[in-house]
Amino acid sequence: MSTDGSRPLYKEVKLAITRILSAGEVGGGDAIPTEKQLSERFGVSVGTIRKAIDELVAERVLIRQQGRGTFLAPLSPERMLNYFWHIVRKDGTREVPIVQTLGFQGVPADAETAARLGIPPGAGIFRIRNLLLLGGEPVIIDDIRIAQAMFPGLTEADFVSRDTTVYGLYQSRFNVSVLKAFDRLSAVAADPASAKQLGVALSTPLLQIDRIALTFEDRPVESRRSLLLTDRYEYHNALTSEEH
Amino acid sequence: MSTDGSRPLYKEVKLAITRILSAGEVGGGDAIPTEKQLSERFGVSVGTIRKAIDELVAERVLIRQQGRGTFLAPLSPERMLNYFWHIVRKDGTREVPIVQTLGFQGVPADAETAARLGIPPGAGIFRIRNLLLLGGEPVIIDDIRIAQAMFPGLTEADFVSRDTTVYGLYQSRFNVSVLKAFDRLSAVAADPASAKQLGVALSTPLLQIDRIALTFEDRPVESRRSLLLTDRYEYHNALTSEEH
DNA sequence: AAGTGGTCTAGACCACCAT
DNA sequence: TGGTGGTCTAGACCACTTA
Repeated sequence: MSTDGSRPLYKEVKLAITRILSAGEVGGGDAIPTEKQLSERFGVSVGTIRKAIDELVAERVLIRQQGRGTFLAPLSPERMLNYFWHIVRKDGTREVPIVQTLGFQGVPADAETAARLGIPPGAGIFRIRNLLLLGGEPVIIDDIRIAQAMFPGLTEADFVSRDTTVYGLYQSRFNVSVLKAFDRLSAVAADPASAKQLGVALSTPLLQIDRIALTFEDRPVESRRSLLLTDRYEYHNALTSEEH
Repeated sequence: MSTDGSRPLYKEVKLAITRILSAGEVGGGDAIPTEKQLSERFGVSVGTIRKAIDELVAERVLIRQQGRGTFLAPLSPERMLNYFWHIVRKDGTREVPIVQTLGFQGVPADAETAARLGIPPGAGIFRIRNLLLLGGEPVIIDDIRIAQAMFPGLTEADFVSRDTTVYGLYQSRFNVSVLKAFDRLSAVAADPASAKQLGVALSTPLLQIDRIALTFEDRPVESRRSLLLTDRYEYHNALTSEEH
């Protein structure tokens, strides 16, 4: 491998490694080739390989373990809680939610969902509705939409019986690694259906969270709308580039 | 400089550089010594200096400019908008708010504010209330509390006549660089005073944002509560470690 | 003991900025 | 032209894991 004059060599190496991961040959938690192997394969120094991997580690795509190797980051429940779960009890404690699946349908995508997921309007999607319990109480309603093409053969049973998080399921069953997400938050009044499911009065203020989850090359994986009851829980956001 | 056996050398160097910046000898936008100078001063290789600076750049404390030097990050309006301003119009466009100062008082700190700011209860604070306009309409109410000890001699005129953001004022007048912030979001119903100031009906759902802003060594700078009207604007959060 | 990533060094050369 | 940071190399040695 050599630079084409425009891009630094380590950026080329980073892209090459990303393509290997993106192709799905490597599953979550699997080791990638060692730095020495990569340096020989690409014909560059180990320092250049390290710089490419440094960036992928900073982006949480890879995990390095001294003495063991470098691995495609597994979407373990622990990692999920650290990186993609921002809902915290007001006393500061964090909990893993209990999920009750309320509905699972295969339907054609409406125009807005199609645009969000980057698929043609009318293409098949799965729509999943969940009620999430925290501290034994219903606190969140989730409405999840994913493309059937990306998750072929997914069934309601997969969702109900999974022993991991939703993103862990995407990775372990379909080799789809969620790497980033974008949340848009606003305050809304509870509609009758939501109020009933959450056990609160009509028009109670709720925190609405619209999320798009992305995998490699910023391909959309999931569009999700959450409604959060913020009497005992709130949404936390750390405005810092490190030490999450 | 040499390692004490427990910490890597570049971490020691990073700490030493941080202390120089934290002492306030270097103002926002000022250059720090060159990599070569630092390498001679600390008696380590340039590579080690670079690794220390790499981390400080990743944390947005420093900014490197090829051919010019390395600088303490200035809290320019542009940077603020990128890193500490998460309120976006629903069509995706970003605006700089117009600020109207509604109140400026020097008062003793209540227990909760004292705890948040890390000062003794009863110590003097400034409390500033602002109304923020976006698209010509009132959209946000801000309630800011800062320690008088950290901002000696601050006056209402400073706030009203400033030609920069609030964080830019902290840095240019008092050498206080805001480096991180933590936001806690919840949905609340508009109380009578807020409803009147924002020009909406009583009990309109509002997005409440409680922020703590921190400087070097995680010292608290500011405690702020914002109330955001989310009919045309929303709060954006990117769950990713890079490319903000 | 062998293999992995982690740290540190020394130096070459390049790209960019100021003057 | 001289000085800055940016890239890339080659190699030594250390810390940790696995067998």
